[in-house]
Amino acid sequence: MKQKVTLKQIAKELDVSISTVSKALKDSVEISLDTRQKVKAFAKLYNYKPNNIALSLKNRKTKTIGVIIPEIVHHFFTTVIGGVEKVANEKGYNVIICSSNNSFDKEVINMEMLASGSADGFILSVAKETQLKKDYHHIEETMNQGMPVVLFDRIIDEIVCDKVIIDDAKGAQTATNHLLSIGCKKIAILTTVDYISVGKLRTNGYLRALRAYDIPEKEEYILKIEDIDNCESEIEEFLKDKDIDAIFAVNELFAVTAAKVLNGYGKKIPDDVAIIGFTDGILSKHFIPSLTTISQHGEDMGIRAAKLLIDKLEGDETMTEEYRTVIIDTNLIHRQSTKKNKE
Amino acid sequence: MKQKVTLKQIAKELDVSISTVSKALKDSVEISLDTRQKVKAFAKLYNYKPNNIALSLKNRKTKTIGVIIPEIVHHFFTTVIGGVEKVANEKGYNVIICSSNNSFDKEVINMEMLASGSADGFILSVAKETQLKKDYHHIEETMNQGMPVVLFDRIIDEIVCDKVIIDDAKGAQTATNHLLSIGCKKIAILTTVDYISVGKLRTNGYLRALRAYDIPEKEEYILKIEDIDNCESEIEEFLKDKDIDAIFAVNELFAVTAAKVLNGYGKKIPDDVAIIGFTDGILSKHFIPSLTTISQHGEDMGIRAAKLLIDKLEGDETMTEEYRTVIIDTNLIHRQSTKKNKE
DNA sequence: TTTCCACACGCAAACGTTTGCGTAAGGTTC
DNA sequence: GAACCTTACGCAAACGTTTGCGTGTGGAAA
Repeated sequence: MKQKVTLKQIAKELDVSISTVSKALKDSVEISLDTRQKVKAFAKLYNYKPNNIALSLKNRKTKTIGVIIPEIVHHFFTTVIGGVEKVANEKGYNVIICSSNNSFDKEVINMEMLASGSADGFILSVAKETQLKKDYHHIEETMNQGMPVVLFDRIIDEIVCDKVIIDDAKGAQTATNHLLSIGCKKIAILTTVDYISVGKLRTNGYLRALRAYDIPEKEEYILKIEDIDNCESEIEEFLKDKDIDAIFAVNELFAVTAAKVLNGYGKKIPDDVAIIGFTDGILSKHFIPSLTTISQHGEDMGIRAAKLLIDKLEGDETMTEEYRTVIIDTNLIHRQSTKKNKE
Repeated sequence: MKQKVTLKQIAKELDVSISTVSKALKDSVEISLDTRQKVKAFAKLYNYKPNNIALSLKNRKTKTIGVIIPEIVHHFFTTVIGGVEKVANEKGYNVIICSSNNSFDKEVINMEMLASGSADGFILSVAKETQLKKDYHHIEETMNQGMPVVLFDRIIDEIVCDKVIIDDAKGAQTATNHLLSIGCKKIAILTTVDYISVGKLRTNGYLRALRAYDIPEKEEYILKIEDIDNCESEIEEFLKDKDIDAIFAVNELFAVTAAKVLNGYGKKIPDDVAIIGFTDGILSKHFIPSLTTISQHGEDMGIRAAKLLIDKLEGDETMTEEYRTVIIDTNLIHRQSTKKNKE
């Protein structure tokens, strides 16, 4: 078992100094051609690779981006990560992914862990618990220590930093408008409780669209779901005997769950009830009927977030104080779940 | 902007030596109680956190597990990661996730990158391209350098190391048996090309089940798909006018695609054709009809893999030469897509 | 007063790099 | 033969830790 070979070992073997080896590998003119070749041949033979840890320590940077997301088993977040990886790899950065599991404590721990030497900056979507607690000290401390942070999707208005979001309200409005435009009048919304920033925004967009069409908002058309993973019974209850002709769901799961419940109640989609979702994930694409939805372009978000972060990481000090908020376009993806026959 | 505070700065501020600070923080009896308290108070005030990089360099270990998977936007792999994270966090390890994107080159690059100081060991599912190329030098080199590797799911028989797999053949056999047991006779299989290890194994299991029932295997019932992401046209072609009463699909996507195609052909599921899938993902759960499937227990795989790796990492030298292969149980999840009326 | 022993602390090496600067050996110039 | 310049290399510091060992100071014992 040959252990990792270091400069020191090469130096000893070749009977030169460590610095000579280091310089030779870098093709420094300080070193004679002869020695350079000898060293390089030897290094290649023993498959020498500089130790990243030592380099990080020396350079005071790790060339690593820390990504913290609320859930790892989640299609949207993984598409974002895909985008981050793309840019990061192009620019020679490594990516460390940690999941907070929607726990505030785990978010703090992960952040502190990565902040103490493992990453140069962060791309972060905050945990549900963090949004509830409104405790952002860990993020602020990280930024105070000079590490840039880019927030995405579930952002925090109070924190001043780069952000990448979609216009959730506008997307929701577009969705609702689409339902209105195909003739729906009694539109229900399945959304999350208000402390989830994106949920609240989407609710607002829904309300805005109704107002623009002069349709009064009805309390009974709005369901705010707390426990996302066990939404079925709530939705079942809510939809029972309800006189509606369309549903706007703020995520995929709510949309397909509603579809299933309606199926059970003998309603046809889209003829009896049209459904529109949010997030263009696997479910929307493959469900029958396929679901019209608002695409969030997760990969683009990741790309933009990574670019913002790397800009800040590599920019000079002057631009450090300039923060940007990038708003990614959403767009409506027409599918079967809103194709009314009367169309 | 207060920069990260180091031992050196604390030492200077308090006018003691670095080692005194270090020892004081560790509550060493060498240091007077008075000094200890002073140092600790100061450290707390300035939120001192030891620099992981420096620690890694000193200890020659990073307390980090490298996970390399073929795709990040993939439900099964993310569940495995979930399991890894669970164990890793419990045992004080960090997790770095990289995706090879099914590219051999990216797998090699990621591995070398992490191997040169960033991780102590690997949990790996190899890229499609790697399986095709049969070039495993990067894995072998990593192991030669003393870094343990645990392979999971898409493993490589030729490499001797810890492994975590499911019994793919047995799972496939169970699936096929189930179809047979509900009275199906003309069972098609949608599988991958043979160089994908798990695909081949599942195909074998299917054949074994048929043989056990004395049903001759028919070439025309077998579809080996190369391009997974564009399987629809192939499946459509394959299923056209085919006289079958059941389909075994080796993954979710094939299963739902087949279901959609059959829908288009006016066939009812499960009455005309029963369908069984592999992997218990989001699609299977939420599709209508919900899909009977073989659960792979991704999270368990992750948990076991992480345990194997950490055992090796923390075990003494003697056990280093002992390799285990853990086989995770699969189980059949009954859902609607195989509920024949005649049952 | 001398000797000895705790006590409380600092020194220095080590982990693996990089790099500015110092310097010995050899050659060139006058 | 002296002065100087190249060439080719080594030294040492630095990044932030940990830790075995050496040591100065003070007090107590003799």
